[in-house]
Amino acid sequence: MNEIRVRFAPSPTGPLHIGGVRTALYNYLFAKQHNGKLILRIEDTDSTRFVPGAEEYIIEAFQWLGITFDEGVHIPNSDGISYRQSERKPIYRQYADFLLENGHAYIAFDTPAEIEAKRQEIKNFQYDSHTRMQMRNSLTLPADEVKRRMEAGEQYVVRIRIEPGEDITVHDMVCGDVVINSSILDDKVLWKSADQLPTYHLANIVDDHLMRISHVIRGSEWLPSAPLHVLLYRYLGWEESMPRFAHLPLLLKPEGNGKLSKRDGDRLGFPVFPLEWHDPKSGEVSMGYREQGYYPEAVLNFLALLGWNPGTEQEIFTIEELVQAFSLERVSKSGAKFDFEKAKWFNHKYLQMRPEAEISQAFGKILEEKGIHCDDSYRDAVVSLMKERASFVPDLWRDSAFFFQRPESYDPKAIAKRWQPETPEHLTAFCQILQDIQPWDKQQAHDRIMQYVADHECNMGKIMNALRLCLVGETKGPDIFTIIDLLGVPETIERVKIGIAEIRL
RNA sequence: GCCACAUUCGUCUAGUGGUCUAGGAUAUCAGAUUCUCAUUCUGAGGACCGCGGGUUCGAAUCCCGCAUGUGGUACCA
Repeated sequence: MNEIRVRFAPSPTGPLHIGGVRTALYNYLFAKQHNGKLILRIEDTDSTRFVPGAEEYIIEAFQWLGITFDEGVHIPNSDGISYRQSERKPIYRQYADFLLENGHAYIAFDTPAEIEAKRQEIKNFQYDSHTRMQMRNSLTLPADEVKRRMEAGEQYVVRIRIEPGEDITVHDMVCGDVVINSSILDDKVLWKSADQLPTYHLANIVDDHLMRISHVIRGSEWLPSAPLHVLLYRYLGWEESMPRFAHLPLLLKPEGNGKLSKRDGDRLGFPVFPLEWHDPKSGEVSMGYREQGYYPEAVLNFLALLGWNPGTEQEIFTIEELVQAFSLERVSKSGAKFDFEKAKWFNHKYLQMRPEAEISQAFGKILEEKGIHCDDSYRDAVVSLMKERASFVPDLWRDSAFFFQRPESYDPKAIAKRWQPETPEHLTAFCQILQDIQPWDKQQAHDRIMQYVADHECNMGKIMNALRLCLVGETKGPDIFTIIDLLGVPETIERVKIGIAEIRL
């Protein structure tokens, strides 16, 4: 029985994109479900696009998300295997040479500038079976000249030699069978002259084979080059053990056209990266899900449902449930627009499932940062009362700050609507009532104030909101007697006094 | 331009020839919870199933064409 082995293979050119997180998640779920292995491989064969810190970022992001790998750059192994492609150069060279020897690849001396000139000259120019005999390569040049040029140190690339007129079928577990004729494929570069490294295509196939990858689950931007990959497996003699392919639909912009990009996050105000990212070059900071207060489980749950569905009406899944329910067959074929509101909704659900003590502790950290000190039991009581209206822990501060500090200002609109000349008089009476209740009893306070309101024929909405204005600063928040109960009578009276002094019509 | 893939409420989606007068979620709106705001609950609106042709007794579901969208078309991955 063949072991299920899948990989996530990012290139360290920047922070991990949320679409990449989803691809990694699907790989993870698939591996776990089949008791297989997940591998993290760094595809850094483009020396020009390397970004310092990107690899570390990727590893940290997965740590936060709870996506664990069985093998990878960050996991020590005793076999001396490197999971970083830049460190595997001799391995790739060996297979490039093998392809050269058996005629499935050739040496080409054409410089990028020359090829660019060709593209200008001939429209739809492609380096392929139709054009390669007009170029400078080991197919057109005498063998001894090729040798001489190479020995003289002339720069060259290795290109795959693709013969036209053959239908190549990619059996894709998401898209079904995709047939492409080899005539439209070009002789892709396998080995670059510029940095003396293999291209993605070669390195990817060699590594997937050597690492015994059983399933390649990747973004659909790779579907067009899948036939090339099939050919490479064939030419390398590995077609029998070729992995199965599954190309995932892309994540699209929430509005307008195109795929989701960093700019959309900036423009619409939501994170596109799991963790905050500090760009080493520009110094620019991009927000992260973690810093926004998201739970990793909520992010994963949301992402899982973006492009996959269980076929039932269940929406909230633990990671274990996702492992059980996931299937590549139920991955949708079309791209999904990113719905940020739904991500928030998921986090709200997850927050509500959290133990109150845990939320309170997290909220305590925010209070500390604000320089606010209070009893744990008081904080617990506030959290218990306020958590259901929060989607994120930081929302608790937004909604509950008045429990910890007196209002800094009073909402002018609410004043205009609720405050009346006789308001101070009634509020002062309220204070007296509160003070008279010994020992303190919330229910009694409610009953007696209501009685007062009825006796004096006050406008209920106006007077109660005026009181709220004094305590909260605006006409928001939970039940007013619960607020008084938590604040305590002395603080309540103090706030009313300040309110009366400061609020003017 | 060429090639590939896709197309069901604003958004994510269910749907594999009759049970679809198209289901769920989210978002929106309304009502309720008799002080507010939020949550929650209930309800409403919202999809001529991209368009046009077929096939069939019957099509969102199968076929063809078109349109639109997305991806690819690099010595980037």
